[in-house]
Amino acid sequence: MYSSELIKGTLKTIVLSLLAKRGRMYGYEITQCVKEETDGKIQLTEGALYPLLHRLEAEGLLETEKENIGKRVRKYYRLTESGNAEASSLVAEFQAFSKTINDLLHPFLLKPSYYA
Amino acid sequence: MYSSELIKGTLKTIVLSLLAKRGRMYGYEITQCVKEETDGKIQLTEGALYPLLHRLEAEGLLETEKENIGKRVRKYYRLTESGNAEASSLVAEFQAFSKTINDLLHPFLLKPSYYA
DNA sequence: TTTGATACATAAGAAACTGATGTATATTTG
DNA sequence: CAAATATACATCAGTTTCTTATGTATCAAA
Repeated sequence: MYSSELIKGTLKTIVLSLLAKRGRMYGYEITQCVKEETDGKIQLTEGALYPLLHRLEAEGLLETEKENIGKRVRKYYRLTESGNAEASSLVAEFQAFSKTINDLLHPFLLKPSYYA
Repeated sequence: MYSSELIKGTLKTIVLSLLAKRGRMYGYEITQCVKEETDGKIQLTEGALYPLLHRLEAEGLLETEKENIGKRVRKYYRLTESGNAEASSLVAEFQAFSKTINDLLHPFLLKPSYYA
């Protein structure tokens, strides 16, 4: 499990890029998907995720549609056009940032072969 | 310039690893060094840095010594033993995290050759 | 039927940063 | 030489965002 500080810094990037990848997801599904795909190393809490989804919707980056599942209502989110642009932008930023940090920490770095 | 959220998430990592690399630095020097080495893409603010240095010292990760430069007092920081361990640990965590995120965002990723 | 999973939401408190302000010395520049 | 800029520390009100807990409700499984 990674520190919450690291996760905080990329929470928006994770959520938006996941939606870009999968098209349409609901909140609970996002938490489960991230947990599974990272082998439990990243676990989003609902208290952090739901308010974020609401903020992103308010900012016009996400759209929602409700769907009835039995007697329950499930809320699906998908990217708007600007949400899609933002997702790409955040992913590119993370990659550049990651490289910058690695350069900065250079003497600490393990050999590139490690990442192969 | 990277988003403050990304920087926040790695601020401690940056500061501790820089001290591990250079042995001994004072606050202002850290801001300038990070700015130069990242071509201005990461600019630490003093309002974020000084309180962090104080916290890290209080946690026993850093030690200080004051030095008189003319009539001014300069405060040098260096890692304690546990600070050194923490630096290594945070760098390793960042690298693993970075890989995890890249895997998660996979369809967005540029080819590994990009990073060579 | 009770436990755990699914699925949403909110809110008090905590943590950390932003941006401003303050103090003071040193250097550079017009 | 006066003013502006750089060096160098520090603090703080306000903001943002997360943590942790709580709340509601349905559904499946034991």
